Amino acid sequence: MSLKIGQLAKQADIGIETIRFYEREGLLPAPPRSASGYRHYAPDAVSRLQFIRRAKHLGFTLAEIGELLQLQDGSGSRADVKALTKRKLEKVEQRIADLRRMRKELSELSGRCNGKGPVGGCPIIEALTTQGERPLSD
Amino acid sequence: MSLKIGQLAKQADIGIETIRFYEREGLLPAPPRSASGYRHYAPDAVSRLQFIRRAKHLGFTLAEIGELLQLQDGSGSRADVKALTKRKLEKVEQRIADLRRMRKELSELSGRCNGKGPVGGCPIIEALTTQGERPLSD
DNA sequence: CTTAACTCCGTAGATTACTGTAGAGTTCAA
DNA sequence: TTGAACTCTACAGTAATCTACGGAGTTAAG
Repeated sequence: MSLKIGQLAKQADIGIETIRFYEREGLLPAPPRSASGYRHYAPDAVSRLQFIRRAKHLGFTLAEIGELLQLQDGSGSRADVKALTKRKLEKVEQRIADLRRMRKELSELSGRCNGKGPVGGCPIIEALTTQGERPLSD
Repeated sequence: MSLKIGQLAKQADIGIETIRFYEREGLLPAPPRSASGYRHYAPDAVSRLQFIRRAKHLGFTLAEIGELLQLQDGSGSRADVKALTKRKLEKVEQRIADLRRMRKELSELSGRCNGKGPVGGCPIIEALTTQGERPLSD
């Protein structure tokens, strides 16, 4: 029992083009082909696509997912997987910190502007125009 | 007193190519040219570039910065500026929420794996492979 | 005057993750 | 057998934000 690409796409709830794209990117092994060139997938290709989806949902990039899959495909240890996960966790935390800084500044600016009157003198615009001679780099 | 593009780039600490790019994108007004076609900037172009930098630092996209600059350039009210800021704040908060979910899941996974042994049976891989028959969409 | 440094333009490439198109061949059910 | 639906490849396009390159003209210092 094998799946043609359209059936796989339906079962994994993902576009056909995306499947071929993942194959080109090395995330999905190239499946055997019929005489006429049609791809024929084993049913477990569905799990692999779901793996990709779940990893994406956790914030992994396709490149990182590729690494995870490679590890899974034999070349890795559990420590490798854990290390990759921790590195991703750190990136996520960094990103959260950045966004928190933005949130703080945005909400301060927002609070400082009463929303009435012309743009001239608007504290938000003022702040962006003149303020913040940055001590550190961007 | 006017600046050539290289001087402006230096003063604003930004690449020459980026300045031309911003001009193409409509973020910087096209400056007057010398007879030979060189751009000549008024000194306040520096502030404008800094405005862009600060707004980027707050998380505004170039498109949004374009809107802010248009408002500043006359067409807007303070309410418009505040509305834009609040919308951005909401987007930032949404993004933080997403990242927090990722962080939670990643740290749970990370904690569940002791980092010893082969990939087979690794709780992280297991979770990605089999778990989480998602009730909601991605 | 020479020459290094600067500037011009238009276009292409990098990144990430797809999405779509054209044109041709294949499969399957009626 | 016909025709709809499916699949193939290769390539172009999208969004966002730059960054680089080639080839030619310009400016400024010595």
